[in-house]
Amino acid sequence: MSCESFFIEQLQKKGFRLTPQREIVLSILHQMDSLASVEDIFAKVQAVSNAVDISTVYRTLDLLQDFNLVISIDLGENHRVFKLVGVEEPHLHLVCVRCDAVIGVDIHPAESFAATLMEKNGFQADLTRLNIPGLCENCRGQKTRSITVNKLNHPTPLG
Amino acid sequence: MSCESFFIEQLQKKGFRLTPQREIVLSILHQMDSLASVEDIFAKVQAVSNAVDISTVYRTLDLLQDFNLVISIDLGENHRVFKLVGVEEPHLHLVCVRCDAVIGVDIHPAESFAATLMEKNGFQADLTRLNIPGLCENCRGQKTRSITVNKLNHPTPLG
DNA sequence: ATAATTATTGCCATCGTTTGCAATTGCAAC
DNA sequence: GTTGCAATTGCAAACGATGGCAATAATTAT
Repeated sequence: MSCESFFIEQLQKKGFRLTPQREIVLSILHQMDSLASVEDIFAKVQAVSNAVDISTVYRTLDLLQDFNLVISIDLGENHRVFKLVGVEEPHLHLVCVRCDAVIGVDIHPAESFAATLMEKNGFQADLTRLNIPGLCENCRGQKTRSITVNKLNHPTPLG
Repeated sequence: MSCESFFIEQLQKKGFRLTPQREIVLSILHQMDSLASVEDIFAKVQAVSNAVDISTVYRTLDLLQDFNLVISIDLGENHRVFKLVGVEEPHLHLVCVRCDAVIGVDIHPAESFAATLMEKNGFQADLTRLNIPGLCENCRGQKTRSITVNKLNHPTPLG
């Protein structure tokens, strides 16, 4: 199932509406193969229609997050990025605190850890929302902040 | 070693200064045995001296975080809380996405997970900064879907 | 003690994000 | 098509948080 049809399905299910603004935002997210800030997204949305307000972009991103089509990652320092995850299987996100790279990895290695948390603390971890801070391979040996661009080691979402 | 003496030690080491404002913020954090928002902290600080500006509170909280005396946890929905961890040993924080409870747990169960991330991805996870979202024991049996749905229905006042 | 140095503060402007509200518009029923 | 209703939008104002800057004040040297 594509993102678009899933989106429309979810909208109808909740009694919400498909608007041009929402279609534009979703299509822009498709064009961006990696992480994007609101600033980036808004700029591209306005290139399609400069009548679209930034508050609508924020609201649409919230909506897409509620539908689990989009995730957001807080990089700290008031830096938040969004990613269209679409209908692909969920993964963990490793966030490098030095270069802000985000690496999507398989969720399975975390499952035994989650099982331990459940057993010892009765806590049901939501691994799909888990962002793990640390140092990526490139930055591990370095002293200075690298200029690595945010790139995910995953292809664009389905759809 | 107490928080205060550690704080003073760190300040001197870095060539920073001990000011009344910083003493007030630290003492307020001591009074608050659990998590506190900036709003809460600022209110109590002003009760001691209403000349203290909120920007000073923010700056002091940043400083205390740099000294690892304080941690901050993002509860989402623009809700950030601070906690004085002092000189105690570090732990993970389990954050309930439903009731915002924060549970500090031993860091040990996460270490084999961190080792796996290092082995498979070359990623050095920083477990002391790791906040794990999920459902606490109390909230686990209850339905959570009302949270997101209510938020989406905001356009209609009084739901 | 006094002066010099410079970290720190309070004030204010600004930034990114959110929200209230009237106007608009999608959608369904006719 | 037309209508009615409620979700949605753009605008503007509000909000929390941050950064610049001149004034202040904590520390060090004299």
